Amino acid sequence: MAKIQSKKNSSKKEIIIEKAARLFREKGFGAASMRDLAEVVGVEAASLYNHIQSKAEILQAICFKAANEFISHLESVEASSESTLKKMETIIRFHIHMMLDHYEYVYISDHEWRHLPEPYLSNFLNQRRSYRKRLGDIISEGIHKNEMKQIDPYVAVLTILSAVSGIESWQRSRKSTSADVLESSMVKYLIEGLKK
Amino acid sequence: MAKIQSKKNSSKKEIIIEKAARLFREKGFGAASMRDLAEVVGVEAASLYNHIQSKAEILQAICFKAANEFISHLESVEASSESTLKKMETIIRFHIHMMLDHYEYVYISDHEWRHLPEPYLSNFLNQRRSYRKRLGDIISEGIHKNEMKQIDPYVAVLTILSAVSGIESWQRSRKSTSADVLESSMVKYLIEGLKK
DNA sequence: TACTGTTAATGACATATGTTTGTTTTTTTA
DNA sequence: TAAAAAAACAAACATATGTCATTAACAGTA
Repeated sequence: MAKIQSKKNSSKKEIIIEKAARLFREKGFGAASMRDLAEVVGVEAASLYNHIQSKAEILQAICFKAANEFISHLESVEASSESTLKKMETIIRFHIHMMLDHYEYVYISDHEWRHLPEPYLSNFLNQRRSYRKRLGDIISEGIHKNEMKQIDPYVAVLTILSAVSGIESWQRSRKSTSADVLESSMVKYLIEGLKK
Repeated sequence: MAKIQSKKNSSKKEIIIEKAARLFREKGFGAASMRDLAEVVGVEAASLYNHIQSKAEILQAICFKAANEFISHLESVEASSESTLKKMETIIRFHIHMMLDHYEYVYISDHEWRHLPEPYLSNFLNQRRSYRKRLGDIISEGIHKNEMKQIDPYVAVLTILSAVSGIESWQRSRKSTSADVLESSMVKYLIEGLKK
């Protein structure tokens, strides 16, 4: 059996993917070259291929890692017995935290998925559709239980997810607004608009 | 003097930019090649350069056209004497209509601006910052006049603009929700969250 | 018909791209 | 310390890129 890692607990592959996440976010997947990536990793471009199979594989890893985190969190929320309003708040906060703490991954998953090769692309879009559908179901339930005001669930989900993903522009800004204010204000805005 | 146009009232340059808008939206600026563009225009790649100066110039034209429309609309709203809440509703509706009617342009302006060459890039970002600042000012005024609930204006603007730009994903979808429902639901959601 | 200005096509340029091959160096294992 | 495995390298590949120079087609006017 192989002694897995040397430094820290991240394999070289993980390092490559981490660096790639930042690079892809900064320049976009298409505009970021393998030679760019090699440079930030501190290696020649050809050497990358000892650890990964293709540029696209890196994108897959990033996109699906982010997607899986959202899905598994949703599952735990669905299994809980909180009110629908509280469920939505929990989910919104989770999305915000992901935007704050795993910005690169979430950003790429949000914006660069179109460069995924098939069949990963279809797979990704299916997961996404299903995720949104399940959020919509929570809102539908909230309306039926009279916890939420009458609103189109599809549009509500769209609005919430888009709003949160706009935190991207806060990340790029000089951040004169603190992360705390950002979170509480956005949650307040999105929940008030939902609450009956 | 030259007889300007043959067909319709759009110059070849305008046709190129129109086709490019669609192409850039579908494939992304970086992944869309001049040869791709030439094909949809129905001409050889090199011939495009009789009408435009560079690929980047096309992007500039698209981004600034969209930006200018938003700015000049904002100016007319600022000059009006409606309530702050009504002003914001007007602006939100305008953004939604832009997403519905000029989807390609707005989308590119939203997502591909980072490929603008300097000094256009700085210019664009300045305009954007200023635009958002002015929206924030309307909200601040609304709070002072007790027309809106206490909320961080920066975050409110961020939330609103991001939410609207999420209509992109509706555009790409099978549109089982009508444009009318989309507009009224989103306006309701965003205004309710603002109203005192 | 000949002239003129505009646009298109051809073919090429220099460079950049993702990736492979073959080889050497470094690290791990025995 | 020697053998084996893993990782890095240099060089090259085939192709794609934005763009330019030159030349040919073609319209409208005289």
